Amino acid sequence: MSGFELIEGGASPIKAWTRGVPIEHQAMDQLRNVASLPFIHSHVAVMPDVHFGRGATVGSVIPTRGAIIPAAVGVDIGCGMMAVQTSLTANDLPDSLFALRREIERKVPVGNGPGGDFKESPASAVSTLKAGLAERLERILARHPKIRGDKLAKQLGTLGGGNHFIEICLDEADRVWVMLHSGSRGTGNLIGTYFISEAREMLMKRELGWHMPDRDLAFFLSGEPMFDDYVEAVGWAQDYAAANRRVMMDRVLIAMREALPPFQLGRTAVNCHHNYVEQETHFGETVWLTRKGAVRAGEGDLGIIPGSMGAKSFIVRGKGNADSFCSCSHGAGRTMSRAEAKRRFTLDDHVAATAHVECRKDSGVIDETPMAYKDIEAVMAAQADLVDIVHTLRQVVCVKG
DNA sequence: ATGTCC
Repeated sequence: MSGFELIEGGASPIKAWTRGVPIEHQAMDQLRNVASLPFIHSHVAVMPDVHFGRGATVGSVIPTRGAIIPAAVGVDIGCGMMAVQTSLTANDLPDSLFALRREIERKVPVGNGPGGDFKESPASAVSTLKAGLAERLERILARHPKIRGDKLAKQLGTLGGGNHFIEICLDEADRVWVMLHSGSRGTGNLIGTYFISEAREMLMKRELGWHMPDRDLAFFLSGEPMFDDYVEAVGWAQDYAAANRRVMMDRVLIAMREALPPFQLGRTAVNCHHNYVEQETHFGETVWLTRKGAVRAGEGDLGIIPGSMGAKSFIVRGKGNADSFCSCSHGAGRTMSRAEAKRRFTLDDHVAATAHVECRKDSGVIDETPMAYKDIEAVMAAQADLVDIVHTLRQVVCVKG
């Protein structure tokens, strides 16, 4: 059952695609706070994977007129997904996928800390930086020296940690896909952290004629120098994140060419953000649209909705639903905090839930176990009016940081 | 999410 539920009462309404999926009361309070801001354009849209998040609710779409909320975008600026189809099928994969997983881990640094960075940047990263990314960051750093750019080159093409992953998947016709999830790494994090803190300092000096419900919703206003600087920096981090995914995909494909029979890339390749802000036109007005854990689903747009480590993932095509600001969910959505998942589930539970996947099965990934996430089928059913399913993928290898 | 902690 899809379609939105209308929640009224704030300055702006909330339209929530949450039929048949739980919505935490903590997340609801957060959404009401966002909807009370005077610069919301039309309404706030809520995706079925909604859950409480730092700054703003994960799974929300926030249109702002003449203002931008850096904490709504968050620190994982440009985080998103990339997927490519290959000409390989399940029959081309070896019985044991362990060696393939190890080969990918050799080609792509994973995890946080020094081991998660390249010792030496690969050629694809160097040429990507030379094509303009490095120079653009220098211009930003010249005005904002508190942001450090020294991780730039050694992290372009690296995975990171948390819920970031690389997967080898099979679609409904047993065709092999590569899918990965990552963002703008340390540099994007520094940019986000810096501007969030600047917005907070400015908030303390503002004289508002209205009630600010949450200091995490501190904003820049169009016309302020910081507004323009944030737009430039967040745009840079989003481009860096997309480039990070492309360089990483190149590296994964190199690993696959070493471990598997020769193959070609299929027609379908998708690279989409699900944590970002950009200008878009909705209901006749050009506004700033923040998708926090949401994917653009304009008519014909391809997107990626991954399930958890053991669940299905989906390549989707947007229907251009205006009330959702042409958006869809970015995944299944957590049902519990990482801490709660670690309390609730044992390593045996996790091993049983991921029996069909070549992946890490140690206590360090219990917070990412499938049971800590919503049922992806229910999440897809709740957004049937936002996207069509083009491909259904099941993972056979999952690499995590 | 993150050179994750002042």
